[in-house]
Amino acid sequence: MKSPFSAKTVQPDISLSVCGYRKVLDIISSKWTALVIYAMEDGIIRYGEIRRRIEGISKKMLTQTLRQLERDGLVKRVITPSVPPIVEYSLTRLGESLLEPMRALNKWTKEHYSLVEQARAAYDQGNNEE
Amino acid sequence: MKSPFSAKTVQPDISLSVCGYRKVLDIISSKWTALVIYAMEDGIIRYGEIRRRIEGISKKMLTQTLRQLERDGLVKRVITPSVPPIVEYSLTRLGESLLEPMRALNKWTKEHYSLVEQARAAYDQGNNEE
DNA sequence: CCGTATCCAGTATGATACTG
DNA sequence: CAGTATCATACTGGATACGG
Repeated sequence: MKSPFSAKTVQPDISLSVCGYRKVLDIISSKWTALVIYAMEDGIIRYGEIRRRIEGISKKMLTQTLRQLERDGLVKRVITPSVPPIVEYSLTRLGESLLEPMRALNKWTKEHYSLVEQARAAYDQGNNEE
Repeated sequence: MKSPFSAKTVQPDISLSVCGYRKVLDIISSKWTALVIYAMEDGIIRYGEIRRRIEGISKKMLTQTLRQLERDGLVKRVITPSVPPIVEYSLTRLGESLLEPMRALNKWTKEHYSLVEQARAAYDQGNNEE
């Protein structure tokens, strides 16, 4: 038998623009995005509080990530113009809906990540270390 | 009420090394990884065939992505040393197990991505375009 | 407190040409 | 066919300093 794909004419291309995987990843794959969403899982939280919860994030990246999420409609930002100002962030409904599939990924990691680590060790072993 | 986090001492940090989200993303978030996994969804497939299915991927990136996936134990590589050689790729069980949560993401995209696009348009509008 | 602006280094990706 | 090698570049993220 030939390749399963050459049989029925041609399988449609997995083009960048059409593929759903790519679209979600454009949303959540930047270095801090998933962590920031995760930090808002339990409800309203202030800017400084997010920074304290996420080890190692810089102000620049936190702000940038939050703006992106806000633009994507996943996060809501409420400013109380006191002095000093209070800025509170929370997930929108849309943002919350994303938690579900993200939790599925998280679950996969808990259940399978040790196998990935084993595979890596074995692979690096087989390649004579370095 | 104070912030929900300051109440019980301190919520554990969302440190990079511990967080599951980060771990999966380290695996699937590079530009081509998800697409390559997707291309193997239906079974065994040859190198050249993957290239043809994924619009725009270079040989360098395809090879690099496949090696990574192989190292992570998600992909199996079988070489038939004929002339010219035949190299066949397929998902391992571990790789297949990752398809499930990835499909959950894909489903989310199908159902919600239009909202994201709307949110972006509205946001860009509000910010006076550019 | 909550940012913005600037600069700079490291990494990820891409184009092209060559090989067993 | 299935890669590797090399070079060029664009983007990402971090450090630092300043502003409302």
